[in-house]
Amino acid sequence: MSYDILKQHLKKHVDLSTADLDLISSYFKPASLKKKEFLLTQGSICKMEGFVLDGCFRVFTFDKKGNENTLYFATKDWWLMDIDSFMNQTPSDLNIQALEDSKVLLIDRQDKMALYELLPIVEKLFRIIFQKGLVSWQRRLVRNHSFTSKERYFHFIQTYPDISSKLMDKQIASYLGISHEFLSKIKKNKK
Amino acid sequence: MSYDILKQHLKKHVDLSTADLDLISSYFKPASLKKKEFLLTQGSICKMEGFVLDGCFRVFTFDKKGNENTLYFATKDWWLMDIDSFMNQTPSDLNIQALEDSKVLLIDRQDKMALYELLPIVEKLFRIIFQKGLVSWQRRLVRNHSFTSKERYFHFIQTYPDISSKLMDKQIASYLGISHEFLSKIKKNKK
DNA sequence: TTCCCCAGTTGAACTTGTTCAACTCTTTTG
DNA sequence: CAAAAGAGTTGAACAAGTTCAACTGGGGAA
Repeated sequence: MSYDILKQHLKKHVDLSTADLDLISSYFKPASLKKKEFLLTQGSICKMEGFVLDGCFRVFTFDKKGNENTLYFATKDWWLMDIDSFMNQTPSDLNIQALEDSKVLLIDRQDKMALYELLPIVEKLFRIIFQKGLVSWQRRLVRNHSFTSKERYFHFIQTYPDISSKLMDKQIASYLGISHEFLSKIKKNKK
Repeated sequence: MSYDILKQHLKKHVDLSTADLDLISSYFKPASLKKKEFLLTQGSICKMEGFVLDGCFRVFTFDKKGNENTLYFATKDWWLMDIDSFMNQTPSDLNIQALEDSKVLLIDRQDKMALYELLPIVEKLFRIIFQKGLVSWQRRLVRNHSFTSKERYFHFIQTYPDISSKLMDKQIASYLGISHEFLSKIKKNKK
């Protein structure tokens, strides 16, 4: 049953009863996306928060110069959303695109709010999820400042071997914040 | 009364009753730090979460090469902590230092946990605080990738004129992730 | 007050990373 | 299957940013 992946994920953060897990899960609806399909596009409002069951997504933004900037990749067990747009119903800065045929569980804003109201432990759950997320964004910033591009590249492929093997070098480069030509030269000089 | 600053801050995120605000505030103890004094040093365990009432702090880390890397500056209304170290009682990667004589409100881990238990709305409060924090870390990463150093510098001083005016250029450079010599050249060429 | 330390500036040489253009090799797509 | 589009590589010229060293000036401590 596909909801088991979600339930296992939630239990990692907070101790939840079976009844609670069932209730939370019941608010999420399964959906499938084909390769290259978008769950969210820049400028539109983020209506859904997603949890990846299978497949792979890229969360990215186009900057003023038209360059793509990848915030993160999401495979099984990762969340997908533009938090700001989802919570405040403002136009999103982000694009969320499936890199391969994928399965997700979705919850809309009203249901998420209802869930927060209905089950206070969900507040704790997401307090902890966001708290952990914040820590990893801080660490990523420090790495960006203190590592060279080469070090960042090898850190990435060593930390996420399963994700990086699915990706094109172009996509990895936009995650690392370097040009794909330069990534090609990094790979040539030390591999 | 110094607790008013905290109360006003909390009310911005969640609608709290006077009784709740009083109760939450009662868990925080005032403390003063002299210029250059540390609230936390790398390697030690973060025992206190802080809220700045007055003054200015720098949150930074030393990387392997011994370079300082500034995560953020905190003036009035900002939180101070190493979330990871505070929650999991693991050795901290961060240093938190007062840049001038400062006043803070502190809460220790046990009291924070007790507060979460006692008043479920505190979970919502910090869920929202962390959620907003996450959004700003994401935006900072995108700026780091899509802006040049010059653009990042002017964005910083325009966004935080009150903070940046208190800082030495060396500290701003370590926040931007560039050498202080190069910052000096940026300021010369376009001011 | 004096001394010294430290922040900031500047220049020169160097390293890192970008841009553009040409080429190859797969992968889609009609 | 053929054509076209996209992913990766390479080189050369360039731009961005670092490093090191020397110098300047101001502020704090004795």
